[in-house]
Amino acid sequence: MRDVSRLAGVSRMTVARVLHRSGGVLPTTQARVEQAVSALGYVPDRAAGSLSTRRSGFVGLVLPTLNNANFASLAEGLTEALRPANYEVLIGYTGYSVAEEERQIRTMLARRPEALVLAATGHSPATRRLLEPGRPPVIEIAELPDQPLAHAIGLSNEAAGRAAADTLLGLGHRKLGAIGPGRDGDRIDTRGEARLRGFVAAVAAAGLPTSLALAEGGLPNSYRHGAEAMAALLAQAPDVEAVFAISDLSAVGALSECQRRGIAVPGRISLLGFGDFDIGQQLVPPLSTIATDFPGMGRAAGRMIIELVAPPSTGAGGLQQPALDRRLDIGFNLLERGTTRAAGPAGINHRKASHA
Amino acid sequence: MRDVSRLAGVSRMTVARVLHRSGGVLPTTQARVEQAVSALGYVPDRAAGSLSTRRSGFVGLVLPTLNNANFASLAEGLTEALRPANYEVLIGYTGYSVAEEERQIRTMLARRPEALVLAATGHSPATRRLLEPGRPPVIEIAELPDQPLAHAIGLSNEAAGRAAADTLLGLGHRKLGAIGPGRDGDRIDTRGEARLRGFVAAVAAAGLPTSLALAEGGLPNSYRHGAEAMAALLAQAPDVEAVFAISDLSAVGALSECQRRGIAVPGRISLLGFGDFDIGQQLVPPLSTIATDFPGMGRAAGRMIIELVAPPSTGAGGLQQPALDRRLDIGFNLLERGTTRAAGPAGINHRKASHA
DNA sequence: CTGTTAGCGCGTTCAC
DNA sequence: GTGAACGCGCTAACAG
Repeated sequence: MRDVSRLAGVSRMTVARVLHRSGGVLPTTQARVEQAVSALGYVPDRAAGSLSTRRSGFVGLVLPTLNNANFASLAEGLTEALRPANYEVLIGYTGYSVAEEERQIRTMLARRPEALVLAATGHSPATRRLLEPGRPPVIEIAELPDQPLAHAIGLSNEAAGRAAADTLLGLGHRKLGAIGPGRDGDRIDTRGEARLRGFVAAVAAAGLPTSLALAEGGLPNSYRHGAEAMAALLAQAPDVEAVFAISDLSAVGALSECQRRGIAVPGRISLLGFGDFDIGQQLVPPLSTIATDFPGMGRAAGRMIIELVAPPSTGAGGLQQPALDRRLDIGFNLLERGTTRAAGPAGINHRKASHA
Repeated sequence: MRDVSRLAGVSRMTVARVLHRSGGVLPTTQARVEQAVSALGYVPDRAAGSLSTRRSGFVGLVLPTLNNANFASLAEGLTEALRPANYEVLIGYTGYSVAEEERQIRTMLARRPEALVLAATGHSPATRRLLEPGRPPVIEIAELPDQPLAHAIGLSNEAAGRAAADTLLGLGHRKLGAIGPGRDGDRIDTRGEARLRGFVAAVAAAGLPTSLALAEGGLPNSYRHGAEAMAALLAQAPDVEAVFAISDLSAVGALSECQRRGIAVPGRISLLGFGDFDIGQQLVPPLSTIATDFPGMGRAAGRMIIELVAPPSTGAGGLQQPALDRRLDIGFNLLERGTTRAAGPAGINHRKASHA
């Protein structure tokens, strides 16, 4: 910048004014400065700027994994909503590990994010301490925890699990199985577990056995994991009638396993997933699933952040509102497509339930 | 930090020494400081540190899209390789847009990355200027461009396209189609286009018509796009014998479309994709594809960066080596799985070609 | 409309 | 073994 100001024959302050379009600069001066900037290929140092402004200009997003279309959509929604306010989004991922989440949050905090959006699950005590008031605002997303850190945008995963069970029961199925998330060291998918919990609760409430609710395999959820779980399920109960998979990923794997074994879906087994992944829509038959608006959650989080923190461009605020604990329920839609069917002789059933 | 030093009754200098484990501090003093740090929940300000050290401690990774398992693997490989050297990875994505890539690179440059890894495609002239020498080292990844910016790690996508054609021809197919990447405004998938180009060249070299090499649909590549392209292909040539899709994503969509129409794959049509996505392995039949080691490319990039730039922990280097233009060919494997079969009466053919 | 001064939070050199 | 002083590149507040 010093070079630029010298080349343009003005002070560094004037250069700054041109760069920020704060006006009050003579057109001729401005032109000289702009020329110098492009001649030198000068790009202002954001780190130094932040240090001075005390506004880092970015929002941290902590994801469990990159390899999941739902989280990708979430990230895109957030980025999109934050762009007009001139915020950048920094993405970190944890592989569902609680320790890794703590590490990620700590390194993000070191760069002083204006806000933190947490899609990772299962916060450690140290993490909770790290995020106490006085710190940047925190939004937990894709769930509505019992003990939220602050703000939350998402859905009740337990309710989604219950809805899955109720739908399968409503179809007349009585022998219900589930493919849960499993655990792997300190890796934990609390949302998947909540869905499984809701499912089990609803099945139990109907007076039916819940021993077929599997929770094994590794994390992150994967196609292969779903295929393996389906195989285990069939070994345990060859006459299982309906299966809920807590992720479309495992549902797709389960569907493939059935196809490999010549088991008709939905003829002999009804299959229901969660997440409404693109792949599920394309499959033959198309996967029945529970859909949530992930891009919408991201956008909502972006809007909330803009509300909580004045955008960096104005330079005005930065003050955090008195912590008005807000939670936003996005709800979900249960989509009965091609992999679910009423029990008994050739039942056909098309329904669509909406929960918000 | 000021607060910490006061609480511990020492100078800020001593606090810094404890934080960096540079030694030369009395155990008792050290304990006092550590206690103060955790009592206050103090996290050092990295931005200020970077300003002073002139080492930002992060590497920028620019991806075309988040919603693609190959790029997710790439990111994981890079992160993994860079972790021991204490680098963080900042991820940006462009949606395949050339203008957006320029914007992303500019904002990254503003934070002074130690290196840049570019998986996005189709650099604008302004981008090339931005990345001229004197700037951080740049690694282009997942391709080996004719006019590389500097270093490159990847494969020849043209060679992959040629291999696809050769394989399909070798199977005895004569009526070959392809599903390319399409363009959408300034969005461009140069790698997909290179694969298509290689394919077309090989088909032409065999003296066969290339009119069935489609390049339409939007970006990013998607299942739906593949299904639509397959429909278009069948409308144009109902008797097409073999199809190469430049992405497994579109290949899976094409396979679904065939299944919906009752067209046997590989019975009537051979189908070959690219990318070796998890989903392709799980499908019935499993998708024939071209595999590349994406995590490996990420790790190789990480190692190259560590070689080019001394890690921030040592604080020693930061100097860029004399630009030894390096290109690393990772090669690819053509995997004939369940969706390709020799033409004619019940031909069976299992081959596995390796190119590096 | 433009320049000067001070300081953001930290690391580093040198004294003590 | 510990502390004081300066500077990293930039911007906020004020002066001219």
